[in-house]
Amino acid sequence: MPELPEVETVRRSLEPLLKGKSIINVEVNLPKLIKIPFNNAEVFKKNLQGKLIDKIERRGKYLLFLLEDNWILVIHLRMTGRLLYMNHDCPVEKHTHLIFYLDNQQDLRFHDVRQFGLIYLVKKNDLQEIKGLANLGVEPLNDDFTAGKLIEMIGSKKQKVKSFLLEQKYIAGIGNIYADEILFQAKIHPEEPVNNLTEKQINMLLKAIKDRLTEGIRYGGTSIKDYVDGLGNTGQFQKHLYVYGKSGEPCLLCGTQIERKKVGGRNSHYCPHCQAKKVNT
DNA sequence: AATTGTACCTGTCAGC
DNA sequence: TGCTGACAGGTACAAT
Repeated sequence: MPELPEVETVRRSLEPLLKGKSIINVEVNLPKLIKIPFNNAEVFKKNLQGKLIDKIERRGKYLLFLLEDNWILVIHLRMTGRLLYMNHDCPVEKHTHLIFYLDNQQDLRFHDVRQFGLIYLVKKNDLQEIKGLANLGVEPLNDDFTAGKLIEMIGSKKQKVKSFLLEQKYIAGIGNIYADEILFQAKIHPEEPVNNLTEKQINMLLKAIKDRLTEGIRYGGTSIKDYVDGLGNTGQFQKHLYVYGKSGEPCLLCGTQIERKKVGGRNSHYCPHCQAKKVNT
């Protein structure tokens, strides 16, 4: 579910509410979600008790809660994870797997229907133990993500551009929805081999990555099924999608029917006219 | 090294 | 009305 814009929206919604608050206790209903300390709810709880929350950061699709004493709580929402800030008296919904009790009568609750979420509690010096986080590639909205950097990353790789965009070790934070929207804006077919892109196409791709992710954040993320921010509010970017989930509908630019096809195991939505495959030259 | 398949879960929806 | 199977915003790991 949540890709970079959704995770960033959650971060922005939670940070002002959590900054300066302390975690007085933790309820763990599904210990297997805790990857570090592995499946160990007791150690997890003990190390969180009484810790002040200094700051919330985001890296790719990971949220990092910087705590007192160099502890960092790292959460990945995967497909259906939600982090919700609410009054301690609110009824606990089904699929609520962790509850962080705060010192202001409020809770931060981790809710996850599919139980794919990943939770880690590490000291700052041990952050690299979280492999998925340590291996993340460039942060796409940072200024150091340039056309030169993108060309360098592509190198002689000949995988499909859609698959390339989804690899977190190259660019951190793009998922299936934004990958399709990015390729539509860049007018590139999802199956185009990435090393076959012209310099002009790479520049279009770079701009599309930055544009679509920025717009996604501006509209508070894409709420199709499950996604909500830290206050339970839906995003609005689903109203601004051009291709994702629109197979059979006319392209908003040319009227051609949007197609859907599996690319690298993931459904991909694209306009066969606007995103025509290059002819071999 | 690069790529593909499978596993992890529950809920929803289309088709019968 | 069920029932069944396919599918879902992601990634870790195994197999090739």
